[in-house]
Amino acid sequence: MSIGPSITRIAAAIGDPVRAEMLAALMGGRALTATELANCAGITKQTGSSHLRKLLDAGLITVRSQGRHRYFGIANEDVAHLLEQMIGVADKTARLRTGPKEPALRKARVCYDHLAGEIAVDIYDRLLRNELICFVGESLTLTAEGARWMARFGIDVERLRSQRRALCRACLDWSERRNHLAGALGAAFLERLLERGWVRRERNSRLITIRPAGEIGLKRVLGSPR
Amino acid sequence: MSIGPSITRIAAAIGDPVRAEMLAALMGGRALTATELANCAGITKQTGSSHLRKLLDAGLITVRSQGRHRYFGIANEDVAHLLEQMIGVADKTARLRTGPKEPALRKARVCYDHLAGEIAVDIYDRLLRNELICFVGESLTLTAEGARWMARFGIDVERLRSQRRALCRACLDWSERRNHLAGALGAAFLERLLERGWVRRERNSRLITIRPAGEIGLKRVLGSPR
DNA sequence: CTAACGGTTCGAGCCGGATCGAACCGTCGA
DNA sequence: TCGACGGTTCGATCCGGCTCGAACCGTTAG
Repeated sequence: MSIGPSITRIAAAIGDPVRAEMLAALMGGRALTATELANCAGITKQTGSSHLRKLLDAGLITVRSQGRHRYFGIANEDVAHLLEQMIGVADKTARLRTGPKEPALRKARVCYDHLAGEIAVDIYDRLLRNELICFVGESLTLTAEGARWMARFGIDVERLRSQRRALCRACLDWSERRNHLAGALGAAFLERLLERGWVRRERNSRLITIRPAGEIGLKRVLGSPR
Repeated sequence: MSIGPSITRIAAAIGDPVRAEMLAALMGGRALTATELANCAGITKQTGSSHLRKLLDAGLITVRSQGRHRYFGIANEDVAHLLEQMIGVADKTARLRTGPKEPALRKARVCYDHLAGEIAVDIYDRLLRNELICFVGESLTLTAEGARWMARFGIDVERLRSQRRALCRACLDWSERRNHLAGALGAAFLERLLERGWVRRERNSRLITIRPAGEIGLKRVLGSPR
């Protein structure tokens, strides 16, 4: 009758150092192969394979077989969000003893498939202030003006709407404790920033760096932050 | 450099059947003693004591000593929210193999210190529709009319405002996948519902049942749902 | 003061699961 | 066709941590 066992399944799956490391690597948004994941966790591929099976059983990741490779990735947005929340709680309770670390990650990072961190919160604020997105009741929606804006920015909004996935979602940022943009639009927005060369993702990491062109460009299309 | 270890700390602390059961019991919102928690997890108090220390070390729970008793409770709203999210993910991945369980919990339950479930989402919608709460930018706020309404309902809003805790917060309901009211106001609202005898909490459970007076009363003060 | 009770600490036992070597399967390239 | 490579399975080993009995400390009640 109790809900204890159900959360044990999930938490125990995450709560192993090796598996946590694998999930952290996958939070970078890139699909990785079994060997890559084993390497970045510092174990042999046999052991890695067993861990990956556990993560699959728990429903936390998915696989896509491609030739002789198997690409693993975070299962869905809910799992990604759960992991972000967990980092938030961990960070908050650890701060007391260790002190803040990784300020660069606070500035900008990938959260599964969209942008997170200080920059992401700033962008979200400006989208809201310019009435390109707004709350209708409790759900975040793209305004008509917002749709035109996104089209000018190079995003095919109609294609996104046809996906089963929600177009806009507000996602609580653990480092900023404020919302940023998620959902299909959030993912497309990040993709476009990368294509334009406004931001760059670091190799094998969740870290995102903003390039000068991005600083200038964002200011031009969205106005100054604050 | 990686964030793996930090989430391991948290997830491993939750990912033990006994500790998960304890946390689930504490999600009922009541502070419980070490022996009570040991009993509801089905272990001896020595073992329980060790588990409780681990949960304390992880920062997931807090203690308050009172005479020869020690009362344990969920550390804060973030932890409660994390656990709810985890239930949501667990539920979603398990549904495929087990099927939905506990429909009563979906109807109404306690989420740490405020109301959750179908009823809570309904109430939230009606508060929003009547413009008693609204989004200002991204943060949920109580309107002037809402403050008067709450006062009539028997809630001392000024006292709540003076707390360090946020007055209104939107909390994503795992069973409904829509928002409900959290924060100091959410807690006070539930308290008032209990005082009025509109709802009742089941002993040793997160379950909340709506009494006839509550059905009628809520309809009178907030209008019909939908 | 003493007994009862709530809670923690210590120590020993035990079990689950993480780990890796070795063998095996399937795909790709030559 | 054969060898190289990515990945999984099996089996043996080993270690961490969960568990409880026993002893101990502090508080409360009589």
